Amino acid sequence: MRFFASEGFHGTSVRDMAKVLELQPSALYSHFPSKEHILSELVRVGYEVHASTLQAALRDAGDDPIDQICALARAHTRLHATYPHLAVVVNEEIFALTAELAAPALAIRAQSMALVLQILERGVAMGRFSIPDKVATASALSAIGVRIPSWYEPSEALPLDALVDIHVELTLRMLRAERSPRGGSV
Amino acid sequence: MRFFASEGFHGTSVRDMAKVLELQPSALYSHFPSKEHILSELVRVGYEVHASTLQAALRDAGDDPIDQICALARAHTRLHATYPHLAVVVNEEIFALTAELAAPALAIRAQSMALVLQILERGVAMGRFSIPDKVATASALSAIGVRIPSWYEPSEALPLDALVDIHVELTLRMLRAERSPRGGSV
DNA sequence: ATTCGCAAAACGAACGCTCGTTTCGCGCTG
DNA sequence: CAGCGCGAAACGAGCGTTCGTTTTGCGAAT
Repeated sequence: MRFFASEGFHGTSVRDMAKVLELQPSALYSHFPSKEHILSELVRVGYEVHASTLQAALRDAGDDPIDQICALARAHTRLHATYPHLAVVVNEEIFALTAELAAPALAIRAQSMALVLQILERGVAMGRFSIPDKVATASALSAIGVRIPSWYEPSEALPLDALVDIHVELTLRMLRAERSPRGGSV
Repeated sequence: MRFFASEGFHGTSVRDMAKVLELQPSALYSHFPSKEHILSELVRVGYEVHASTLQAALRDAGDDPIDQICALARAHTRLHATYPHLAVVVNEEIFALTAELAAPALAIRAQSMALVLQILERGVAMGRFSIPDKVATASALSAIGVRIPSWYEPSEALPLDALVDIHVELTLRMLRAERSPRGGSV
């Protein structure tokens, strides 16, 4: 995962991976049928974790679309900031896979996207959100999370919890959603 | 550029590039000292175009921080949507370069980032913006542009000009900036 | 107007090396 | 003793690059 994230799939050799595992290259083929299957497993697991994390967050969020989108933004941000290497592999290196091996991961991804769109639609229908375009807005929400590994690392100046709060705030602003009455401002 | 964008630097061979140029692989070495120099030139030119486009937009924007950030968002979005292949190469494949060859591009990138941060700071100081964190907000503004190539392509349903307007709107919302009096809403 | 000279550009072949993968035999474990 | 995981070695293919040579295009000189 670390190699694929930093050097890319094609920039990583089977010998590189074997070396850090203190194995011979051939030993890897007892566990995976090919180098590409190693990547496809990583990508699939990454998307599964992402999807189940989002679903778990939604389950605890109640029925209010604002609470729901807050929960999603919180989970999305925390995940990308906590596992930046996996996030990079999942989001960038998936394109190195053949269509066949990428399909399971893409299916999960499409499912998660649909989840977000549903919440946006419901929030708009209920008059809680006001957005210029559903797909473009959902893509923007996704983007600010996906790009986290490219600039963020936890520090005293900006700890993880602070980043999460910031992204939740930015998300609500993009939706023109007002926090629940008990909530404060940043 | 198209090869580097779709297959990645390490996924593209010199023979691949030579073939689409209808040349022998060796002929490329009359123009570039190495494969890596081809990428570094692409990345450098990409960042130069990006930086000069932002600066040109700023030059025509006047002194109002709101107009300035609108101009930047407009230019940033339009550029990434118009040249998605170059955008991908610049933003993703730069990591395939050695530090030495990446340095010129990274310097330009840092300069553009500083430009955005200055405008954010001035807008905050003038009370026109209200943001939770300068760096995180600037990164978010950048992110929604950078991720455009991963989902957008022009269509009748969402033409380029509409995408630009949407991103400008989302940008203003993230900054809690109110459009100038003559401006309308989306 | 034609020829010459030269530098840039392209060719075709080859170099040394690394790639992903396979084979095979050994030794440990259940 | 059956089976699996691993090491050692090797496979063919493809990699980026270099080499010596040939072709090309164009300004200067006849």
